[in-house]
Amino acid sequence: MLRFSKMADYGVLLLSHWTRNENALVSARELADLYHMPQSLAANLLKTFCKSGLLESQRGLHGGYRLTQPPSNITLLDIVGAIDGPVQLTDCVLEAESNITCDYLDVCSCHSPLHTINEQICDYLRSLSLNDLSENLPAVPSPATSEPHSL
Amino acid sequence: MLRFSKMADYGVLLLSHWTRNENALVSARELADLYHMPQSLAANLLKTFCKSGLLESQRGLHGGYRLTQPPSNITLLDIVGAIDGPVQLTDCVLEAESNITCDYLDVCSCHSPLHTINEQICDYLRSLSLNDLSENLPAVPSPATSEPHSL
DNA sequence: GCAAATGAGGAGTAATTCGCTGCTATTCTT
DNA sequence: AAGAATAGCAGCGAATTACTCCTCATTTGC
Repeated sequence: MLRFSKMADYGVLLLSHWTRNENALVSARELADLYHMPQSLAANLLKTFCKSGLLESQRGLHGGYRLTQPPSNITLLDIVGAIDGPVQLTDCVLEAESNITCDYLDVCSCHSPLHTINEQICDYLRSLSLNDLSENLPAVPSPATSEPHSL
Repeated sequence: MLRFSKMADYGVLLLSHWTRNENALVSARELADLYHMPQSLAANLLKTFCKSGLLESQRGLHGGYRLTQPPSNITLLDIVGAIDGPVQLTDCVLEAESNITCDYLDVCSCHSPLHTINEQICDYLRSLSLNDLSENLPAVPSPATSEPHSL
């Protein structure tokens, strides 16, 4: 079944916190409490987002995490990419970039279509901002429209 | 990482055979040989497609499988749905239909957006026919023309 | 009628991935 | 110096995946 990992799902939930508190510095403990998940889980996710550059951290007493960019700049592809890695619908999709060759190249005519489909889905996920994830979406996806906040 | 199962991938490969031999009756052995995969694997996939109604079978000597519909009527959603089950990006997506309730409903504002995203991806997969999978795709997917078959 | 080729329907299994936990080190504030 | 917080891993049980195999049913050819 085509699905995001549960971790990515948790990640969306955690990041969505900042759509209502855009510049807040929030600790892993606070977020774990707010969204009632184990602290170790929240901590690991936040660390991962930090490594991928979506969050920045402040250590020490009263430290925590905050967004590095306005929520309208963060895409669903960024989020699931940070947790689950790149979207790769099939093994052969990344062949072009890598040096792996598909065992079925000689008989498979699906390669290029699958690659295109992969790209289309990436494009779609990239068209959705964090803001889109915590409000009602329009029926048909459109570019992010909410005003970006400037600090 | 967002991906189809390897089985679904094999399934696409197998079904794509009929885009070039639309009415052929082909045995599991033949297909396994042609696409060099283990016969047991091909057999299981073909049986699954048969159960889901995409293929029909003929038993006995010189038996095999053939499509029940023209390739243009078979969608990528049908194919991956038959093998991987329904597209369900997150646990909470099917809540509406089921009686399961999300543990995070009280704090999660992502529910409805995620549901919409799930539907959009289903629509996209439904917009792609088996024929599209073995030729070059148009650069931009045409809007989902809802033509649901549930076989 | 019998044998061979084929599909039907499962059960079983090794390997891998997922979901989650925990530990220790480091950094910052007070 | 103490305490609160992040950084960076390592580990592990459970679930899932990717197969394999076995037996039964059906059809055709001889």
